[in-house]
Amino acid sequence: MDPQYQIASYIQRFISLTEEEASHFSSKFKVVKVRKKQFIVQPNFTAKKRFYVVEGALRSFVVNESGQETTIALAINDWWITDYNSYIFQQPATMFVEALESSTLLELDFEKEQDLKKSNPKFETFFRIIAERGLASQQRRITMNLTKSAEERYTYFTEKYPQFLQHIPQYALASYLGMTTEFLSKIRNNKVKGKS
Amino acid sequence: MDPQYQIASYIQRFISLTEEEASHFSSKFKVVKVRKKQFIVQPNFTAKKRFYVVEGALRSFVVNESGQETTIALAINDWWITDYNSYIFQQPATMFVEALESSTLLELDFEKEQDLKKSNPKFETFFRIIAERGLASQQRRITMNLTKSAEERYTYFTEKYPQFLQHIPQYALASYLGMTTEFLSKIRNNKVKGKS
DNA sequence: GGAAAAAGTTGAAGTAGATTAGGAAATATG
DNA sequence: CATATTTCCTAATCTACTTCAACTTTTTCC
Repeated sequence: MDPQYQIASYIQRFISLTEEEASHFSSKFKVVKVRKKQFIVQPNFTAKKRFYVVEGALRSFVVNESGQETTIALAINDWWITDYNSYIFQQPATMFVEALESSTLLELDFEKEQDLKKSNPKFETFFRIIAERGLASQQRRITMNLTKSAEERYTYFTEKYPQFLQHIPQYALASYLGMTTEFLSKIRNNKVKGKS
Repeated sequence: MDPQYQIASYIQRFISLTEEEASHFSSKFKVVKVRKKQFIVQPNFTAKKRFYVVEGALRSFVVNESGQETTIALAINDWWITDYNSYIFQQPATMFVEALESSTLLELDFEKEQDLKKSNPKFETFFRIIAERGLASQQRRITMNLTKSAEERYTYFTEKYPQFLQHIPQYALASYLGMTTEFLSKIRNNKVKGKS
């Protein structure tokens, strides 16, 4: 399926557009193919784009002084990904965004996004809606992380996002869920002390 | 100072308005005074408003099966607070929002917010900007929670938000930072094992 | 398709932070 | 302004999860 068509269809889940508006919107996106392990955002460089995933899987992550990686966000098809702090404020990134498998993306340049929003209030509405939904979903994630045990967080994730499991390696998922790979492995194999 | 004036001044940090637009915007807000311990959002009731804090302090929190409270968000003057999941999707809330001290708020009704956004694209822009900023700040918070120790999270908070410390009781702050009150107390009094 | 690298598993030992319990300050309220 | 309530502190014990180390399985790629 034509990637440009996908983004047009995606935005119309949230707002209704004329054919002309939809094609104007789509025209601002550029199709990008990335390979596994390729970086599309890197620390110290400003994230000039946000990415809509047509197909594939990506993650954002930070690396601490001792080289340990922590996954901050995951994205498969129909999800967006970038370093939001960097993108929104156009400041240097602190995260990597990396392809976990070969992927097809639609990149939207920061400047082009501003043009879109200026050109038509409907696009402003669209970006407001996706920001709000992101906000609500992050508030749920913060709540989970603060209130649930490692095992509960894993169970919740598998039930809520089963499609992700086929695409995300365990090392990436473990740190996303706030635990080590070893501990996630034990949870998956029912080896946590006190469990049958 | 006139509360309605404050919100007009606040919005103009982000977008420029004519005097008429500013007063139209302000007119949709209602001044509310709440006392300490008063709830303005409660689980199972849909959050019909979002609240801009003129003066005072509030928190949102969830309560688990065993009655334990976890602070999800904090707000003092110039901050917004509500249960975003509930407000944005107009679904039943899962959180309480409670005044931590007597406070003056400006409440914005969900319907009135929709009217504002329809009436003038500038208001749509404003709500998009505050949602995006909230998104970026929550991404920073998730990163902190996943990568830093309890002591580092506390230190970061005191440096980044010193104004909050005067208003937020420790039991509310501790769970916001993802630790128990007892452990926060030890950190504050430098009683964490291995520290001078 | 075989060697090397990457990802996942297992178990033992260690630790950051929780729990419990009791007392001391601070704050609210009659 | 006294006492009841709430908040905060301290210390001992406990535990969910980490760390470390060695191994197995899967994936990559020449």
